[in-house]
Amino acid sequence: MPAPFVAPDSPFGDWDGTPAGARLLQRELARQVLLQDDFPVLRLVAGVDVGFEEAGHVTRAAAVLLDVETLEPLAERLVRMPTSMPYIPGLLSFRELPAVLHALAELPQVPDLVFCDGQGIAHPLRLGIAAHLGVVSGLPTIGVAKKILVGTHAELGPRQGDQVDLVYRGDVVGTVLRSKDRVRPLIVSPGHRVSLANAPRLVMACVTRYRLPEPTRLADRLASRRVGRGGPQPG
DNA sequence: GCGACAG
DNA sequence: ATCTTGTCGC
Repeated sequence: MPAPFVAPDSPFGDWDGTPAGARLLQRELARQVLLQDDFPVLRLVAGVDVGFEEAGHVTRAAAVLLDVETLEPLAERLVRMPTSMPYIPGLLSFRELPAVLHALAELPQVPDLVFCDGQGIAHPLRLGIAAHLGVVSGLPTIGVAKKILVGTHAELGPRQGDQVDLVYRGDVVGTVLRSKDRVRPLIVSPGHRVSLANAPRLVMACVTRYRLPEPTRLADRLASRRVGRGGPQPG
């Protein structure tokens, strides 16, 4: 019997619904983040992402399960639910996590590691969506963002694999990583149960011919309904 | 007080 | 995130 992932009752505890209350909860959950590699095996990786329909009134969350060796998708799930909150910088997880947890719970097996579109600890309160997802689900997570939310960094080299630290308030909170030659870098930060040093390595291990690592890329395509048409063929 | 600001 | 066609460059 495959072990299903069980979504927690609420990723927000007894949140009062206000932005101020959300920040109090973020501080509390941030204390539970583990920045050490803690996954005995690594065979199944998942990618999760969110898109919107109906002018934003409907939230679509996608979860894709892949074999970490072949990077081939083993299962894909999509869930739709009414959007509950607007986008507020710093509070992204409060808008997207409910749908993401449901999509994850639909997967036939529990992943050993989850790639999340957005920041891990590279966040004003060290609790970006990847870190939040990790703490409430208990799963190891990594944040892979396309833009910086907070932090600064030294100039980055132009070649694939080049990387520099992302520093925020004197702390290294992530890595600015060039996943392919001459493309805009990815912002990688640990979410939960993954170390700062290993996060970029795990991301590079999942990169094929595109800028985004496969878990994130496939989830992104599904959530943004860009699947089924276009795209280069293998060869 | 003035910007900056993941998706 | 999303609205949107063709186009420039590797």
